[in-house]
Amino acid sequence: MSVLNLTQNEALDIWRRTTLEGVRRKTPDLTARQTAVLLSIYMTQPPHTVRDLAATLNISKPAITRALDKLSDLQLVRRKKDEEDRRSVLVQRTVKGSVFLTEFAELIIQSTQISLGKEKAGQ
Amino acid sequence: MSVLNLTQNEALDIWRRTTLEGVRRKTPDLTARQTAVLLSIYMTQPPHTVRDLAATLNISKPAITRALDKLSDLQLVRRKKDEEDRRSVLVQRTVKGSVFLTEFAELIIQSTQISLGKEKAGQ
DNA sequence: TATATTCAATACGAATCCGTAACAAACAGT
DNA sequence: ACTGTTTGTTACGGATTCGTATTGAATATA
Repeated sequence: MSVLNLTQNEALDIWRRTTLEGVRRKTPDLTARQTAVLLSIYMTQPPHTVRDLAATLNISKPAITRALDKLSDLQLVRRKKDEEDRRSVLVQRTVKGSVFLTEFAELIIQSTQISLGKEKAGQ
Repeated sequence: MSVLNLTQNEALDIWRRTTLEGVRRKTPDLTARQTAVLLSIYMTQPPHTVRDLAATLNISKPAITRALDKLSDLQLVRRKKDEEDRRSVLVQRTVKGSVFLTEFAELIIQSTQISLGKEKAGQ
């Protein structure tokens, strides 16, 4: 905890290293949208419905449905009918998704340490 | 400059906010590969050839060619024949690409400040 | 010169994603 | 019950990307 005055080069280099490592490892190749959906589900307060996600990301509902199809295939999220209103679908987390994001977070952290270390890490 | 001990939640939240803003703004929808190619070109030492980029990203050369097609259409990079060895292509930066990455860097920085601010920014 | 190698691009069919429109199911209000 | 609204999904055609194999041009080597 505690980041201060990240420079543009540092920010881009962190992004570069993280993205690069993800590509190299051939980790599930998620689009920006799918990533945004996944992170929204895990990092913001439930409940998460298709409608809410579409509004949050500012994209169409079918696009969300398709993103959820993909994420469900990968078992990174799970759909569950809302018993209060059976029209709605509640998107829930999974163990696999938690593991995936934990590893991804570590990737970001490592990239950050390397990027900032190179430029004489702020001590 | 100076980041210390980013937590997993902070790392993921920074990534979430940045990705989310990109999706919302409908900024050129680049895949992870295309982003990695773009950042490699701008953030690492030239020269950048198709062959080198393929080796760096650990993907096929045609995949690089296609990524460069897309990035060239967007005018984010430019191809130039290597006069020393006319088989090779040197990928170069453009003004538009520099602007794009500058804005993207600012997006990351803003996301970082918001994410860390929320959890009681490191003083 | 003739052959082989290396480079990037192209061809191809398969897979994925997009947005719009149409759809069935569930709910709300009359 | 009936009508209208809301929710999520499916259908469709079009665009994009993928990996493998092939091509054409340029260079290296015999």
